[in-house]
Amino acid sequence: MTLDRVRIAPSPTGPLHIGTARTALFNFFHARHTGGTFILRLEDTDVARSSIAYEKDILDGLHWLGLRWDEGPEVAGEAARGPHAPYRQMERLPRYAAAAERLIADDMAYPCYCTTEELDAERKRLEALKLPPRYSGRCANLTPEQRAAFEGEGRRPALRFRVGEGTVVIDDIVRGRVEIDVSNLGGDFVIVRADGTPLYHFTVVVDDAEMEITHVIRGEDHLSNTPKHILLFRALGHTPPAFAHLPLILNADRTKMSKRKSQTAIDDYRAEGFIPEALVNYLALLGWSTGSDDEVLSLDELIERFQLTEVNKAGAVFDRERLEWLNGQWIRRLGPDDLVERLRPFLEAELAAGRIDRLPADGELKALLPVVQERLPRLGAIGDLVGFLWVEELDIDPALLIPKRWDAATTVEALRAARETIAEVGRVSYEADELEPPLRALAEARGWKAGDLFMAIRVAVTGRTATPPLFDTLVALGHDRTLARLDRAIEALPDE
RNA sequence: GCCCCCAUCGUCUAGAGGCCUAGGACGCCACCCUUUCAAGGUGGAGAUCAGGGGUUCGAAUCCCCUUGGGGGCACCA
Repeated sequence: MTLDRVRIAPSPTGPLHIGTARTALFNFFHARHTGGTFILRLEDTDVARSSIAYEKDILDGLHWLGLRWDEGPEVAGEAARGPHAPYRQMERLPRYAAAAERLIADDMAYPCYCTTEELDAERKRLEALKLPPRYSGRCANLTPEQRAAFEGEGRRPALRFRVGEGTVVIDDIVRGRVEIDVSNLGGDFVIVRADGTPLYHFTVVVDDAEMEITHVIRGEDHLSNTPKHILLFRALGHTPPAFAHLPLILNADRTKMSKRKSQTAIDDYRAEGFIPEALVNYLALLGWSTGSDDEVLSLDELIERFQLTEVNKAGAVFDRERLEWLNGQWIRRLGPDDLVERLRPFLEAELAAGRIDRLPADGELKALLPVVQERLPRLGAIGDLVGFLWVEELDIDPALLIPKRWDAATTVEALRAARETIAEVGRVSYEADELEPPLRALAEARGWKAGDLFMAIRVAVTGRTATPPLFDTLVALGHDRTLARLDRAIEALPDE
């Protein structure tokens, strides 16, 4: 029995897309679960839209998600891996040319001299007649003389594949038996452009055949095109692989997820502080489920449980709320050193943006983790949460300074008293446990609700009404800075 | 327009004829915990299983139709 060979074949015409990442994940799960081979192939034949920058973004993104390919292109000086190199389609041109020659020799493909304008006109005419777009086939049976005449006009031909007649049956692993009549394929389709570059439907088949792909796992948007591929496999003398068409990931309005309506770039999620564990977990459960109630699953657990046959058929709306929840779950599972390291780039971004004035040392950050970790839905929330610790001058909205049930006079009085109490505590030591009792005692002695006093202090030293626990925050801030900020707040309040 | 696919709480889903007066999770609401915010705990609202016909003793589960939604139909991938 031969091992399964699957592939992810992204096109470097945009940044790594959520949908591509999900497809990659399912292929990867299948390969790892079955002990098969996961292959990365770059489909860069749309030269006009492809770029190295996008290619890098895609490769980096897949890598960041934790996907490692067994076979793939050479990257950054590292040699290509696998027996079927190269894995970049523009470097495989001779193979497509050879395959095209074979099809021409067998008369399964023929040159088409129609111009883009002629084709467009034809399509428009059909559309006006409310007929489905379809190639007329007018170059299908040209005589050598007619061809020579077109060549004489200087026309360069594209190459079209003869679709013939009959129906094609797809035995899809997730959708079951799907039958499509060849007459609905839109006529003979172009496989090589007039400029000689091959087109997707052709390259995908040539490569899947040559790379001995056993399972094509891809989005449902390719289902209707699959008959074209099956026809080409046969024409090329290959048995088609098994197909598994995954349900689409949808915008909130249930249309295919798009950049226009959703945040689709994986890198944008990374920049917000979503961690790969969460993204992988979330994406795995979009269109597939374990059948159990377990939902927080690691990459290894997902691989262990993944079954292609359990993939759903219906499209799935991308739900950011649920992703955020999972992200929080995974952030809370991170070890302290790991979390500190992952937080670093986000703090640097805060600094670069001028939202903080200095970077905390690792130890300082680590000491903060017990009160910070469970409050981070995303790593990028760190600045919002405790950025006030690392700014020189706090900008405080004076209106916030006065607790809801208090007036300015009470607040000034309370902050002065609190300042004295805190200063007193600081003379001995300065720990959260030691701050709380005297401040509570102060509140009781003056007849204030402890919560109001704490809120006044909180806003005075952080500028915010929602923070990590107050006493830990005061300790993190340090004795001197706490006092200084209290002084400033007292000054900011109107004098009585 | 033609072809194809799909259809269970707002969302992700469990469910493969009786275990379903439909389960879980996110979100939402309430309560508990509590100095705020989170996290956590408990409870709740939320789905006549798109609708209609069959098949069957029995249907969310099988069949048909209707409706709705989506995808595809490029010298894009």
